[in-house]
Amino acid sequence: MLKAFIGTFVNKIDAKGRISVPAPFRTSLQARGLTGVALFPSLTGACIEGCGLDRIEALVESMHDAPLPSVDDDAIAHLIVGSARETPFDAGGRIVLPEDFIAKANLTDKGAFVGKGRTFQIWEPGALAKTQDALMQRVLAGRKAQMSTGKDEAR
Amino acid sequence: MLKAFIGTFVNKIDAKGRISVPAPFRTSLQARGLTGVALFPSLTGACIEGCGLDRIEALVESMHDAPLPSVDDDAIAHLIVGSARETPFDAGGRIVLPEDFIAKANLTDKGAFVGKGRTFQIWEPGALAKTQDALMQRVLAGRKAQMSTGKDEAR
DNA sequence: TGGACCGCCATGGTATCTCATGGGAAATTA
DNA sequence: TAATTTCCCATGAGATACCATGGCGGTCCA
Repeated sequence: MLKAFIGTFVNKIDAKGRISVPAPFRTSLQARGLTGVALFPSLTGACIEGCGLDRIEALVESMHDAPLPSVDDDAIAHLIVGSARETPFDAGGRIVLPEDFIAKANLTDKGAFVGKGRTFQIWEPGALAKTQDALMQRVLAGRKAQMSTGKDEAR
Repeated sequence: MLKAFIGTFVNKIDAKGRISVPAPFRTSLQARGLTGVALFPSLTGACIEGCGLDRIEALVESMHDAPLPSVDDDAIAHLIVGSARETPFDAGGRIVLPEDFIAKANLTDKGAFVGKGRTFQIWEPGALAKTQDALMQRVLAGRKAQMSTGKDEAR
């Protein structure tokens, strides 16, 4: 069964760059036999992407095994596989965030884990709020357009 | 077996933020093998949306599994999956409402569960009454407009 | 038909345990 | 050897699992 990453959890980042992975996320990962997470800088926003190491391996398998890789595959190889880092849990279920990832996500003393189903992200809480507000505006604008046209495309 | 959420039930919210899920709703959920509910802030009104966790997982499955998600999928992931919270039943069939959800829905000491078929909502009883009054006015106005134009778009 | 009994359900309270977090010792590297 | 990193233990607050109670409604029996 695929137990998805659901919910948002804000945890503290200590002086050593450690942060507790939310228990529900950890449970989901450990159920798959994983003892840590895979992290890489997000391609879409100022945050860190996280998932199980198995997902990275699945990504590798999905790439065509050709002597001359496609441009897309090459990009994925560089931007995800190449920049990903494996971070194991400590006894208390924490991971150590790499220094350069912390910098790219503008993290300071708190990190917000956002479940996105198959993956999760780690955000600076304030930046997360801003990003979600913007997405909310976008969704509401779409809804308003529906009302004025009389059409209803809701699922 | 009753599978849809039907009816309105007002229950008490105690000091710990606990509230009893109406027995008919619980029965419906437990019949599907669920041991709790999934909650998330409504995108459209000042209330909490509720459904079975299976519905959220289905949403995750419906999203395209790509290294680089579409903006729409990203919005869904942030505003629903990321904002959702899994809340298990206690022995008495209650759930604990997250503090921030209580705030967003302006809940104080009572919560009104409103069945909406596949999902349900939790409202502050006064706000629910106002919202339903407004909807009633809207329906009546539409009906009146139909009479004057002679058109009938009723389904 | 009236009354007593029984069971379900909402609600209040308490004990237990999990989880997030801090600190330090051991190991590793430069 | 000094600086970092990794591993492990300690702890307290907060969450959750469990137990208890009372009220309402329905049912069964006299």
